[in-house]
Amino acid sequence: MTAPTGRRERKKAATRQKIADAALRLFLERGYEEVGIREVAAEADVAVTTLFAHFPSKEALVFARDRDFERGLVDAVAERAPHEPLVPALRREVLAMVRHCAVEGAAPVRRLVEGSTALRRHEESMLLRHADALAAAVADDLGLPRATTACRALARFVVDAHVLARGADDPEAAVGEIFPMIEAAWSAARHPGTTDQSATQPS
Amino acid sequence: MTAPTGRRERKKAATRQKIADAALRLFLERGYEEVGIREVAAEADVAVTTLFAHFPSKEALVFARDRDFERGLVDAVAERAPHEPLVPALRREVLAMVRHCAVEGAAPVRRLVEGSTALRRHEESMLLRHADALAAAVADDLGLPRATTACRALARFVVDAHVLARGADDPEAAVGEIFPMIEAAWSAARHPGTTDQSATQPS
DNA sequence: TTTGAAAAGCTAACCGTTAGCGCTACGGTC
DNA sequence: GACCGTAGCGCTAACGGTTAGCTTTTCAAA
Repeated sequence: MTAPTGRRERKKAATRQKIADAALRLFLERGYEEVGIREVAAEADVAVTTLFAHFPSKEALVFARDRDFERGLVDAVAERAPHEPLVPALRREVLAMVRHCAVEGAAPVRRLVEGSTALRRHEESMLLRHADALAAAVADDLGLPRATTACRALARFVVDAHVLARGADDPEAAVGEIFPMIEAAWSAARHPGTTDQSATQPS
Repeated sequence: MTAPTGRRERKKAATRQKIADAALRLFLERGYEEVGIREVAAEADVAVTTLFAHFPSKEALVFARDRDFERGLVDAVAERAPHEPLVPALRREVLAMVRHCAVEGAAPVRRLVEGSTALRRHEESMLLRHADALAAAVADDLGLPRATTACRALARFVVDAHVLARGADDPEAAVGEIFPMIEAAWSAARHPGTTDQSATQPS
C-alpha cells in the first residue's frame, strides 16, 4: 500500500496528511462552516496555495479517502471469486461500506457531512462518479466495449442502495430490502420480455 | 396559471423574468463561467442584491423552471387515471420529460448545463430533491404514513432513468430499456421472496 | 556540483454571496 | 384622501473560497 519511494514523495504525502488531519480536527471541533480555509492552512502550518495544490476544494478535505470507496466497488466486480454472480458480490461490498460508516470513529464525520449542504452535495457528486466507474467495471466484466444503458442503470441503482441504506433507520435491513429489487432489475435487463408490461408509446 | 394579482406582485414577477431572461441571454452568448453575477445584474438593470432576492444562487438562474419537473413527477403519481398501475404512469411522464428536453428550444440550454460542472452538480441535487418528493407521493398513493425504503428506491430509480435516458444516444430507447428493470424491481419489492437469491450475511 | 523540476510560499486579486442600512412605491386602514 | 406598515429594491462594504503570477526552497539525477 505504502510505496517506499524517495524522500520527496514521502514529504508530499506527509504534507497532505498534515493538512487533512488539521482540517478534520478543526471541522469536528467547531463545525465545517465555522472554519475558514485560511485557518486550516495556518493550523497545518502551510500556505493556502499549498492546501489547494493537494485538495481541489474545501469539501474535498473531508473526503480525503474517497478513492478507496470507488476502488472498493470496482474491485468487488473485477476481483470477485470466479463465477460468483455479479449482484451478490456488489451486495456484499455495499453491506461492508454501510457497516464501515456505522461503526468505527466514522460517526462524527457522518454527522459533519449531514450537517452541511455543501458537503452533502459534494458527496452526492462523488458517488455519481463512483457509479460511472462501476458501470465501466461491469461493462468490462461482461466483455462489452463500453458501458450500456443497463450497466449504467445497475451502477446507479447500487449507489442508490448505498445512500438509502445509510439514511435508513436500520441500514442493514435496508440493504436486504433494496438488493432483491436490484437483483430483479438486473435479471430483467438480461432476460428481456419476461415481465415487461409496458410498451413504448409512439404518440 | 397567471394569478391576476396586484401591481406589486406583477412588478415582482416582471423583475424576476427580466433577470432570468438577461441571464440566459448572456450565458448562451458567452458561456456560463464567462459571465459574472454583476454583469447579469447590470444587463437586467437591477442591483446584485435584488438578483439574489429572486434567485438563491447563480446556478438557479438557469433552472428557473425546475418546479415544473417536480410537479410533473408528483402529479404523474397522484393524478393518474384510477387503477392505472404506478410504474407505467411514471414511465409515461419520464418519456415526456425526455422528449421535452430533446425537442423545442431546449437544446442550447442542455448544452449549457452539460458544459459546466457547477450546473451539472446543481441539476443533480435538484433531481435528488425531486426524488424525495416523488417518494413521498408514492408513499401517499399507497396509503403509507411515510416513505419506506422501497418507495425511496423506486423514486431514485425513476430519477436515474431520467438522467440516463438524457445522456444516452437514443433517449427513448433507453427509457424502454430501463423501465422494464424498474418494473421488475418494484414487482420484487411488492412480492418479496420470489427471485431473491442472496441473503443477509451476519458476519 | 551543477541543474532541472517538483513542492511550497507570498501577494493580490476575482467572484459568488451576504449583512447592514436607507429609500420608495404599493396596499390595506382610518 | 391621508396614513402607515411593509415588500421590493438599491448601495456599499465586506467575507470566504479559489486562482494567477511569480519567487524560493528542496530534492534527485547527471
